[in-house]
Amino acid sequence: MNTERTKGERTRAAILDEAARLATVDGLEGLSIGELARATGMSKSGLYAHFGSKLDLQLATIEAARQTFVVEVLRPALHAPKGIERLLAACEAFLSHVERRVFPGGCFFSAAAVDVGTRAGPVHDAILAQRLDWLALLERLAGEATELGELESNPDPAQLAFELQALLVAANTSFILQGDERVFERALVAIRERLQIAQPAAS
Amino acid sequence: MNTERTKGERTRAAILDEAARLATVDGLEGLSIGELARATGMSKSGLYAHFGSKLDLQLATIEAARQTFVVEVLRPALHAPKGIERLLAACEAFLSHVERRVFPGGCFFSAAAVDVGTRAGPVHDAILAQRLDWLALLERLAGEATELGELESNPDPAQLAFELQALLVAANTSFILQGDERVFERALVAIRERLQIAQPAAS
DNA sequence: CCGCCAGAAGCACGATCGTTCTATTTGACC
DNA sequence: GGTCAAATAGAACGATCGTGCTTCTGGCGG
Repeated sequence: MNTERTKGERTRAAILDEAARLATVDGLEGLSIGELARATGMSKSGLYAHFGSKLDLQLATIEAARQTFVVEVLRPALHAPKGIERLLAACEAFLSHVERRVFPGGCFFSAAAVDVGTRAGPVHDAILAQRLDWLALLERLAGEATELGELESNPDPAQLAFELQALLVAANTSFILQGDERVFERALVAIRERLQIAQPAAS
Repeated sequence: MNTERTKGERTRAAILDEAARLATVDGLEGLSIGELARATGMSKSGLYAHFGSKLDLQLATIEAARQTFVVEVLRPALHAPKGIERLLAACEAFLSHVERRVFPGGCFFSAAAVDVGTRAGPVHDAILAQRLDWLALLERLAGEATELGELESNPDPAQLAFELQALLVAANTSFILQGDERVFERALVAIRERLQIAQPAAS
């Protein structure tokens, strides 16, 4: 399963995996070294030796979460054919990874965005960068669909990306807060209708 | 300004006001007694005497935030004429209270919903109840607009409320994270178009 | 088979956490 | 204005926080 080289790299990866999961429950700031040590069965100092500081741990955790997001959401979405299908596939893959509880507290970046939203610093910047990347991807997929003539250019891709992202995150929050999986269908209904409206008349 | 009776009630209200503001920055869980004491210029124990426990403080803070929300969002919205105008007014009032930074970290309940989303308990329940109340209000306003013939019944009011709420919270998050106030216009554009589409043909 | 060194543990530090107890100040009422 | 309760402060508690330093250990190269 683990193909890393040294033992240190393997345990480090395992720690970060657990850290990303815990961060969606306790928040990226609320995550503590002691709790993470308990969860991984290590000593505080043994764990801490892998990261020079808590800031370093947080940044590494964000990077680990990003890789998980790539595998669980981006990769599957990019298998769909280019155009409106791929855009829809990205939305479905996002909702799926929330429903499958890839992270126990739902979307890692949505959770992190809230509790680092107000404090400036490297962690804030890293989370913001990931968010912008994701929005840019949605925008790019929408733009591709427009170029293929599958979408009108009326709502510009950036506006469409904003609206889709809003629905995705709303479903995430509702699901985590209430545990009601019907919100996924509710979000998909809204997304499909939104895309249908934006399609050229000939359809 | 303060019309409460005893001095204790006045300081208690002032504490809760500050607590609600701080909670949007540090999170409802991350808010600490020491920090709150420093912010209010009181001693930890003097402050703590007003609340038997941190749980009690959190619940009281939620109630204080609810009252602020009523004054800053609900009250102004209900001044608009019943129907689609009032529904739109509610959305605008929400966005306005975020932009005016009534709470420094944006919508109190959006912030709280995320960091108590995963832990069961009284705090979780209280936040969830407020969220459901707000969604129910949007749904009621949408229903009233439908009854007045200003909206089709095609997207049922609950679905419409979900979509509007998604756009509102997305604007809140974007604004807090990036400080870009153009997201408010972006959200309003989406909301207006969403409502327009749902209007009967004769318009 | 041995020695070495990365990796993990143990322990301790100052600070802060929520909480409780006691002492002191303050404000309201007769 | 004096009295008594209410309001606030001070100090301390055990626990946990992030962070160092020192010690042990076990697996890999010679």
